[in-house]
Amino acid sequence: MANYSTKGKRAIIEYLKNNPDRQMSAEDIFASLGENAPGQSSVYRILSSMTKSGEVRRERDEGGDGFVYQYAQNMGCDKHFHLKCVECGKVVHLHCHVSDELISHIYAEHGFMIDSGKTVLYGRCAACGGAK
Amino acid sequence: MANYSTKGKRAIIEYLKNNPDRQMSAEDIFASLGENAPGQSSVYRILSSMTKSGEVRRERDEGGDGFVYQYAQNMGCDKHFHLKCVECGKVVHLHCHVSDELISHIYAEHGFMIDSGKTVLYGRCAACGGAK
DNA sequence: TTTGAATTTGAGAATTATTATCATTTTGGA
DNA sequence: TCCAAAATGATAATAATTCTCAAATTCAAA
Repeated sequence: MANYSTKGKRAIIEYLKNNPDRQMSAEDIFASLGENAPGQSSVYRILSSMTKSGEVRRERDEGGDGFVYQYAQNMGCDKHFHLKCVECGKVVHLHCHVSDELISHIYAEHGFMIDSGKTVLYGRCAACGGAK
Repeated sequence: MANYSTKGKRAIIEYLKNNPDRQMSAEDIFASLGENAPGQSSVYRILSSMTKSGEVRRERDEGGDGFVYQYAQNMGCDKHFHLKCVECGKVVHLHCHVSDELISHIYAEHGFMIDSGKTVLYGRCAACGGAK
């Protein structure tokens, strides 16, 4: 039940921390860590327990075929939307008053309490030809 | 290459049309059609071709473990957000000027061109205790 | 309405991402 | 160092989806 510090966990956490604007699949992480990667089953197990503890976020990737992960500890990711570029995968943590206004409006006028943490806005970033 | 009209296709389309405010998995559809359902592999094949043609929309279901489908022909679903209740699954086609404002704002200030058709706002509907 | 070529179907095999199992190894406190 | 709890890794199991291909269906033309 405790949470032993192991080479595998440290490698995964460090890798996720170093890539805050990307969401990666378990396979991506396994491949990227190369020599330092724990076995595949450990990667899945570690990511799963970190997701439960809140240290990382896991979500379905629209367009991919599985889950993707990103570091989330103390980043307030449940409180803001994320923008994700469908082209390059770049993720932006959207701190934006206009989003907050939309959430309020939807609550008042459309009868939904939006859960920012479960919502991702997909689109194209400027570098990928989305915005001018 | 043509598109023959068959019992299975007609049954699936009719079922999706009759449930505009739900998104259903292939398994849901197969089970719900009962006697009239084509074989499982045909359900997947039919939904896949309808997705390609644009007659239905398919997306990953946050929280579920697969794809969900909804009827989309001539409904402009690529032009508006959808709200989905994580509790009961209800889907609302969000026609809302405040959303449009957010999209404009994100384009101008955050450098992303949002793709409404790929974006779903998750939350809880009033009936499920989301809004007052 | 019969014919036939193109298309679709259905049963089951194959694939892919993820989870479960369990013997072995590692961890960290006593 | 010793040891019990916990983590690992190899592999099996699961589940959703896709693929394969022979048999059945569709539909237009004769």
